[in-house]
Amino acid sequence: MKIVVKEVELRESDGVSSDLVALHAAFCTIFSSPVRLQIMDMLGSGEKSVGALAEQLKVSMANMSQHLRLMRNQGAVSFRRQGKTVYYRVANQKFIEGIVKVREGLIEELRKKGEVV
Amino acid sequence: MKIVVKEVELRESDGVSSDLVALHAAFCTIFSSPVRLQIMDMLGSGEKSVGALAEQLKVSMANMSQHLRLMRNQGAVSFRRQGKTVYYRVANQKFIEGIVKVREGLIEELRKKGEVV
DNA sequence: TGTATAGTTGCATGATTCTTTAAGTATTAA
DNA sequence: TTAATACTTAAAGAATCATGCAACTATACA
Repeated sequence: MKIVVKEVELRESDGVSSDLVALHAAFCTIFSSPVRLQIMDMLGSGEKSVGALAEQLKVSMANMSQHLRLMRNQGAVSFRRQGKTVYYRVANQKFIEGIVKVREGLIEELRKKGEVV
Repeated sequence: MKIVVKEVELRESDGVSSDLVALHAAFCTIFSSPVRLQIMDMLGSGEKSVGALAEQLKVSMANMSQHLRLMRNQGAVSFRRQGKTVYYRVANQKFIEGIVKVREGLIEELRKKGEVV
């Protein structure tokens, strides 16, 4: 059995755990875009349609769809279709908790440096 | 007062909070590299010298230094010099907690999909 | 069947990031 | 002051990522 994520190949036989780091890093590219970070924020409070996300974040539907595909591929979100509308949701609430923790740390550090946040 | 992070310019007057997202996203690029993720892991258990990090993670000293500079610039780590040796530490423990949360979520999801993790 | 709505995908191309190499700085000690 | 250790930095080419545009698919409904 073979899992391919980004250019990293994992084989069960060499213990996937050792490559969890590569998987985790690839996953975190999700968070390195303001749009995707805001998608996670929005989905944190419940599922949203592609159109609603695109409108709120002021990006084209096509662009939103590209971001969502990436997030889907990394397992950050899942979706369901209802009629013409596709609704996305976060795959695991811990992703949101992690994002929030990091943001809290960031705000603490900015305050220490005297920035208004 | 002006804070410049990546190409994003923040001015106190336009309310930094609204741009916290951009800052947060730029910060998260830290986590999108396996080497940097492992640096965070290693520093989670206490400060380490550049040489020790480079040796353990099997990268050149120069490359390690580049990674650390990035992390420094983003405020993820800080450092002190003692003699010839420079020791790095995480700037805020919440960064570690966030990383761990996300990893936990990831492991949960992989298990759900039947992957051995 | 035809049309509209909602979303996805492929492709080009411009921006960003990564890694290596070579040269530079800081500290210590002979 | 010279040499060695520990680290930093600059520059360049390769790899990766982002965005817009055009074309495509899926569903609903007239």
